[in-house]
Parts: sequence; C-alpha cells; structure tokens
Amino acid sequence: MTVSHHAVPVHLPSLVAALGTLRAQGLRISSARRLVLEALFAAEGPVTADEVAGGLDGRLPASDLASVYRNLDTLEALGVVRHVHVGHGPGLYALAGRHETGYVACDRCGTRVALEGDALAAVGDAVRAACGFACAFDHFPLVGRCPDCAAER
Amino acid sequence: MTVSHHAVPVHLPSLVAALGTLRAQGLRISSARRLVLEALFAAEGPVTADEVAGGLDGRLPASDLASVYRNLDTLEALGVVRHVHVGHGPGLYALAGRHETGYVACDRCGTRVALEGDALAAVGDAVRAACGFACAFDHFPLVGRCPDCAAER
DNA sequence: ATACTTGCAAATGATTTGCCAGTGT
DNA sequence: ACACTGGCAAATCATTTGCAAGTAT
Repeated sequence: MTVSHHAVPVHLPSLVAALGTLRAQGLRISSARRLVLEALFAAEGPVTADEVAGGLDGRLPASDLASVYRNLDTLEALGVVRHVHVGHGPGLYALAGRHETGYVACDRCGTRVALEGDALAAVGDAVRAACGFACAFDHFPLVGRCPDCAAER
Repeated sequence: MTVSHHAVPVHLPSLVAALGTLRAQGLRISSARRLVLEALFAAEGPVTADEVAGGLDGRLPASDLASVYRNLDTLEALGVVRHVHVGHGPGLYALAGRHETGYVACDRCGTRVALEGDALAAVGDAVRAACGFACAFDHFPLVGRCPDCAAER
C-alpha cells in the first residue's frame, strides 16, 4: 500500500522490456536466454538455477544448467536479475523489482519471514543510522532467532 | 569503549574452560582437537577452516582439513565456536564470545565494517521491533552499499 | 559472415563422508 | 579394552570454465 521512498530499481514492466534491455547491450536473444527470463517471470518467488534449468518442474522446457548460470549472471550484470542466499542452500534468483522483500530467518527452527513495506524501511533506516550503509537484506538474509525459539532458552 | 548491555554469550575465560566443556560431554581431548582450539584462541579474528588446518600460516602445526571441519562442527554444537559467512567466500570460524561483532559489507567495493556496541544494539532493536526476530548479523552479515558506493550512483 | 552463445564435459572450491588404523580414558 | 578420533581418499554440492559446434543479427 505504502509507496516506497526509495529509488525503484530497474523494475521491468514486462518480458518485452527485458528483451529490449538485452538488445540495447548488443546481446542476443537466444532461446536459452529467453527461457531463463520466462522462468523468472513465471516463478512465484525466488528460484534456484537448478529449478530454472529443470524448466520450473516441467512447466517449461529444460535447459543446460551451465548456460542457465551464465545467463543469470549476464542478466544480473544488466540489473535485470538479482540473487539472494537463504541459509546454506543454493542461491535463489528473481527478477529485479520482483520478490524484493527482505528475509529474516531463524537459525534454529528454520522459520522464515519476509520483511516488507514499513517494517523493511524501519530496519533499513536503523542500519543506515548505525553505520551509514544502505542494506537490503535481500542478498544475504538477516539470521537470528524467531520469537518462539528465542523464548525457549 | 562502551560496555555491552546484552548478556554475554558462553564467553570462555580460557582454553582450559573449553577443554572442560569437552570433557563434560564425554568427548576426548585429542591433539587435533586441542590444535583447533589453540588456533581459535591464537587468531586475531575469524579464520577459515583452511587457515586452521594450515596451522595459522605455520604458527602452529598443520592438521587435516577434514578433521578440522569435524572438530569445528563439534565445537559449534557445544556452543564453544561460531561460524559466519562474509560474501561468497568460505566460512569464518571464531570462539563464541570473541570477535562477536556484527558485520556489514558493501557488495560493490567489498568494504567491510564491524558493528559494535550501541550501533549493534540499535540495529538489533530495530529488527526486533520490525519482525520480532532477535538477529545477530554474525552468521550471515548485512550486505548493502557503503556510503561511498551508494553515492556514486 | 562473424561474433556471441550454447551444450557437454571437465575443473574448482568448499565441505562432507566412508573407512580403518590410532589413541585417549 | 573400547568407543571416540584422526588421517586420507573419495564423494557431494554449487558453480565455473574450456571448447568445438550452432545461431542470432
């Protein structure tokens, strides 16, 4: 509901725009590249490179894992894609501007909570006040104890 | 300078105490195990498993990497050791209660800053207020843009 | 035509595991 | 003695890289 006070990232309105960004850089629109983009648009949340290569559980044609990594890197360098790490697992990729919530995870029970809107802004402001850094918590999440686990001991 | 208001973690007064913790669990004090502990006590900051295995650059006898990982895991399960991740590199290990500062890293220039005392408490409070989680930022660091890089674009 | 890209295999880096010989208690 | 450990090799997992063949522009 609240409008972000922060500069909105690239925020692509559609797949077409993403393809345009590629063209603008002299990069080619190969079927493998288009597939990665389609997977990210189709995904309901951040996905692993492996899931993209697997065609999102068969919903899309499968492709080569190495190429997927290469394309995700390329797209990330263009600002079209972002990747995050949750716990010790593989990286999770998503379109920049989508699924851009902060994450907070419990290192005991694994509970994960998304931080959005005002709450996200409040934490960001606190960090900026404390050390001057502008943090997003969307690459490496915040890790700590959820209320339940914190109470137990 | 400032004294922490928070409960001090396990905080082992000495190597002897750590060894006592091991004994109390029926675990043995092997030379390899003692070496890992000595390395952590001798380290000036968080170190990689590889550095421990290498005897901290030769200052201590070298040992087997797999055993170092096993011992670090054992010690971490006992609460004697903690490990953190900085960027995409290998994990960094330290004694619980030592080098327990929060970390904030810039994802552009790599600058890393330690968050201590009041600043650390302020961020922790903000996170708790926002989502109820008690976060330490010492496992996965906060990642964002340092003031310089944030200003550049 | 000519780069940019792909797909596949092999390489890397970090961490884990199987196993049997070695050793604290 | 006996169970816990260490050392070493081999296995995993995630990700990267080398290269020859393929293809968008």
